[in-house]
Amino acid sequence: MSDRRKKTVAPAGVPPEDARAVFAPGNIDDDGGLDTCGSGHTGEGIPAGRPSLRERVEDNLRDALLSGRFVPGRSVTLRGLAQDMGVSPMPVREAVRSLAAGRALEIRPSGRIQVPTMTPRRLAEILKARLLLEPELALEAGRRMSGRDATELERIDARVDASLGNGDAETYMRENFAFHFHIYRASCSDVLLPLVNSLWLQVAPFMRTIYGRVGTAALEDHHREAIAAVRQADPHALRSAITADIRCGMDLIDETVTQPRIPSVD
Amino acid sequence: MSDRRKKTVAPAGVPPEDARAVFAPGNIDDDGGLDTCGSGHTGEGIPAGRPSLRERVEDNLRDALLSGRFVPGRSVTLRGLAQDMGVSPMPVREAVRSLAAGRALEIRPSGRIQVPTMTPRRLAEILKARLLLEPELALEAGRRMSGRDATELERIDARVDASLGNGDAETYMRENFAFHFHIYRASCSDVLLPLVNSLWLQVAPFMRTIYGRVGTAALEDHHREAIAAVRQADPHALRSAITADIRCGMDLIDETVTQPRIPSVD
DNA sequence: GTCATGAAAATGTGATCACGTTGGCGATAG
DNA sequence: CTATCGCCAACGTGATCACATTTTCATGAC
Repeated sequence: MSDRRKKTVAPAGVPPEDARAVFAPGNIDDDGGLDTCGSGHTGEGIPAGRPSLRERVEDNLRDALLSGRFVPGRSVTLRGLAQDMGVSPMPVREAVRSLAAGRALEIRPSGRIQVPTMTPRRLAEILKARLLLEPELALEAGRRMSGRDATELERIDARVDASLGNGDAETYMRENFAFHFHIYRASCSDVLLPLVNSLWLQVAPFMRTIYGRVGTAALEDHHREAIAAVRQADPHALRSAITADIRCGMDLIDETVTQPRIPSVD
Repeated sequence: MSDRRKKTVAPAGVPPEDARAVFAPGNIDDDGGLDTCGSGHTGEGIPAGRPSLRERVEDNLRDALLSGRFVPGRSVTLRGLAQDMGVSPMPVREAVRSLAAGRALEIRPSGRIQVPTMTPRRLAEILKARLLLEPELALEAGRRMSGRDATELERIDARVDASLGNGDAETYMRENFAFHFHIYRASCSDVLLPLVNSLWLQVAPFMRTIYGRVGTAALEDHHREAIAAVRQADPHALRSAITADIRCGMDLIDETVTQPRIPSVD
């Protein structure tokens, strides 16, 4: 109950701080993300062109954020990340700057970099923003998705359920992200999609600490409703399913972070 | 009517391209922007800490974008901007990367940098996003603004009207931005505000070409309604005024870009 | 035992250099 | 006069270095 930080709701005192095992040294994985418009196919329309080093580093950081390998409040350094990934600090600088522009990383007044901490106020704002944007994205996506997309969603959801059974929070977060953004990408929105992506990057590290606190067993989602809506080509049902799913995840937080009540969204 | 580009709606062929007079050489102006929460005062709570070179460059670029000194499709270079501002290419790289992360600048597959071009589809998406986010921001802001804010808004709106009379599109855009964001900042939203700011940065260069096409005389806004709503402390009226203002500006585009009809927002 | 103090290690910033690639543009052939 | 080719200037990328600032931690005083 005696937390050194004033109104930070996230980790119980920024616990590990040792953790250097976020990246395998010298390992730079490339994994496609945030393609403009999937069009239902799994293949890529553009052969990736130039896989710049900066891009790879940024993707790695994004994945670390989205899968919860970065704990809120954790400080990261340019040279440290560079060494972990086996590159010079240069591409890391640009990647971090790019992420920081979307509030996915925080640059302290001193210039030091850290994973943003969460406050009840900020969490409520993110929830509001998600509820404003994601259902709209889902509605538009629902108009463009096919039965093949429903099948793909089922495949992803199976992995979500499996990771829930295993208690593998990292895989759960990655697959849950994949589920939502397979839908959102179908909207072919170049404007809303990056905004929503930014919101996920901001909230993901905090969600990870929540899962670490309550486990993944208690998680329930509305993925099946969403899949059914896609299969029946019912955009409004898909929209409702996504809305319910977002509220569901946020209710979990509301129950977890009991003592500092999260302000309702109106 | 015969445009070389396929579906780009913006400038009539990327006209000037000579323009090097966007920045005064060696001149780096600092101008506060996007403060977290104005709280109605004009002063700054934080004495700005470290005015890093990168920050100054980024602010300059932002201002150039928001005031329309950058034409859509115009290509910019790291070394060129660096020379114009009298700095090394280094801080420009990070500033450009930061702006590009918010889609305010576009990095072509070749790596070249340019001001993004507009398409009817993209414009419709930005409109939808603005209509989703900005009224909500205004609603929250309306709950926190005071009579002193109304007075400040009147002062800004006077400058808006003056610039409309002069036909000074740059000043108009800057002051119109100041008007809207004086309201939005009052919402004290650290999440929605950057998202909306990103949308303005994306649409501003294109708006500038519109004003250049139809002049500023035809512009009408709902600023007076907004000011009245603030003075009467009526958040919902402020919300409505902002919604009307956004639609108004977009209708102007709809009339200007006649042939490709902008899809309604549903 | 607790707090202040100082030196040393480490951090972000900015500048400069080298390199592979791209884009513009003039020369040349048709 | 138009189209094609090839060259060269200019670009972004990444690496390395120097520097001012900050953090850290061990030492010492109270």
